[in-house]
Amino acid sequence: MPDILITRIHADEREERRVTTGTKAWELFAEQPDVIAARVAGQLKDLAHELADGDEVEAVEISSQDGLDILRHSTAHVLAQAVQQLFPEAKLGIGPPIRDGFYYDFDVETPFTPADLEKIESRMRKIVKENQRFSRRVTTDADALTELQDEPYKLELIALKGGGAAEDAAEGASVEVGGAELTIYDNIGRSGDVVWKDLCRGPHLPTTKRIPAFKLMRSAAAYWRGNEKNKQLQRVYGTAWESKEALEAHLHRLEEAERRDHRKLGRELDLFSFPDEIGSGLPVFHPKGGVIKRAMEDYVRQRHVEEGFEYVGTPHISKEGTFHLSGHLPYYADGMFPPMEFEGENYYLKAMNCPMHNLIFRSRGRSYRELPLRLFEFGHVYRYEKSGVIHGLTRVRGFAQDDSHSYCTPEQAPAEVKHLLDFMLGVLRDFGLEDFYLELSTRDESKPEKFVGTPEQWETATSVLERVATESGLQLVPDPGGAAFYGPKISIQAQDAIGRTWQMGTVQYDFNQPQGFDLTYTSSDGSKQQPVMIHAAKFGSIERFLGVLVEHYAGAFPPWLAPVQVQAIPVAERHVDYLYDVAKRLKAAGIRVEVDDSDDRMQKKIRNAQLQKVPFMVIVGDADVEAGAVSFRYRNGDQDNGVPLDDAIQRVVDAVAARTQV
RNA sequence: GCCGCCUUAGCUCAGUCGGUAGAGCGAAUCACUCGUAAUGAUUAGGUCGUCAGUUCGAUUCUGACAGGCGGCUCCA
Repeated sequence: MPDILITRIHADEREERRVTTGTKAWELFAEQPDVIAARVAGQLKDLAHELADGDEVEAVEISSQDGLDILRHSTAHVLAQAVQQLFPEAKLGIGPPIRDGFYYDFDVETPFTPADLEKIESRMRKIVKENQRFSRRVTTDADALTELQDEPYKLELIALKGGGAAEDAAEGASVEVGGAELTIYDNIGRSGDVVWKDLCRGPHLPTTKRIPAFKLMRSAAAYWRGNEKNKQLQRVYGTAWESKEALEAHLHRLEEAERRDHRKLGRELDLFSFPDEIGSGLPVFHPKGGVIKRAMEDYVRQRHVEEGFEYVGTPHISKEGTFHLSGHLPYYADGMFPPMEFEGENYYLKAMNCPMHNLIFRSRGRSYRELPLRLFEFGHVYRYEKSGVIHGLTRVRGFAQDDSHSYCTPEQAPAEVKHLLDFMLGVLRDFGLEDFYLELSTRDESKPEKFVGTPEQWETATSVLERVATESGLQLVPDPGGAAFYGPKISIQAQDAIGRTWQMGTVQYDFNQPQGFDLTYTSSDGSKQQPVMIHAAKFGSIERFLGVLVEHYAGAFPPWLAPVQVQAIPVAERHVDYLYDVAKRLKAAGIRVEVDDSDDRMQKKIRNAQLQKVPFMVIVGDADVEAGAVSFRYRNGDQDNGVPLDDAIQRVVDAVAARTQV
């Protein structure tokens, strides 16, 4: 039998080997059970893939990102098999891996109940135990159409692939039909029979027993191919990991996220609420939440002024003409509350602040010498959000943007965009967020009716944003079709303390509204010119950012943001007067301090302050009074006893001024 | 908006296979004054989300609506 020469790559080791023709990838990694697939010539392949002369064969370990994707995809197949065994009438949608797990969509008469999920999961465990082999088989469109005639959604995918539209078929659909050739994976049971099969690009684990740990999470409806005009399928979500420990760790992370949920902490810390009487998605801030909100606003207002912005104020409603000029009514009416009619006019709640700022710009003649003119306010906007999307403070119907509009010449625009981006990142860093990436949202070429302006205008605007975003050195992710109707945007995605990303501020380039409002300035040669305007919200929305900060800090805010910075706790009743004197001095230094003079025991007062996540507990007993000192207790339980009063006050004041965490 | 689930005291939850409800925490009052995460006792607090229907009788069953939760779609 003739030999072939291949290169085996595992971890960082490369090794040339001469093997016999017909050797399969698994034979190179037979001693490494963690290797579940191979990358051959850059392509992921099953371990059953037959090697060719000259192939470079790289091990794919189950714990690598590719390995996890394969594991999760294979687990999705097991899910689908279990569902079809238990519900033979279920038709298959798609079943791709996703971040931390997988899903599979099914068309079934009645939605799955939690009890169904338990049954499905135990059937899956049975399939895993059966150690079925995943076996790849190349087929043709014609054969597949016959073989899968009972699977209407698969037929649709094959047809779409024929049209070259596999990538457009649906997010995740490429795992089914994305390959160069059409393949079906057979699941082969112990007896050698095909027990189940699915249209699939692969690759897969060698066998079902190689699934170390999985769990079904929930079921929910999802539109077929992500389009709300299509039928809703039942989607089952699951997660799968390279080990039981990794699965446990994942479930633990979910618990941690739940513990940090700003809706829960907002209630527990008495920060805000959503009274039904007011309406869905309309928060009220309680005194303690109000303190945080004010601290955020005061700081960001000060920073705007330092960066050359001028603070303005505008009303919440306007006659409809304003929103015709801005393009909101023709292009954004669905996002606005319906009008209220009086005195023969329609008034709308504003969904954006830009039209108002444009009117300030237009209130008198403007000179090129004034540009860039930067108008800024905390503008309260109201948007009609569909009932199903409201979510705590991160998705509401009424919110304040720290919104600015920079009016500048087209030549000034790139520098202004850069200025705004740097400013924004600086502000977010001041609030303790460190990891960012950018998203560039552009217009959807196929839906010109949703966007104003000419392709050339969009081209110019997009290239300015793209250039500045690229120069920032941050990762830039494209978001085709995500632009506002009036122009493209860069949005900042920030990662919080446990690695979740949130969309924060945006910078948007707008050539449309200056035209709609007929904004002009007089240039140095005396001619009238049209400015461009750059929209920027740094937090995005104050409400959302506050919600994100609650989760980022798990409610344990740094002192400068904490609603109560110092909780003063007497050891016994006789120490209360001394503490009131201490509190008086702290208040004089601008510190938010409360004295707990309730009849609770001291231990209970400490517990309460701990649960309220107050950064400094100042505890005073006989020894402290005698020494003219106080004792600190921190949230982590650390103590610092007998600190002289002046030093103690300075310590608190310094931590607030430096905006550090304690 | 669509699909599923949920809604009992301020909060977290138990309970009633249809006969108008209970705990812990919280609140108020009283006693206790204590050195680093819960002192004890007493009291108050609910038209069981809203409105209809079925029933002798509905918090419980049915429907509609509102609000919430998990997704989808959409977004700051």
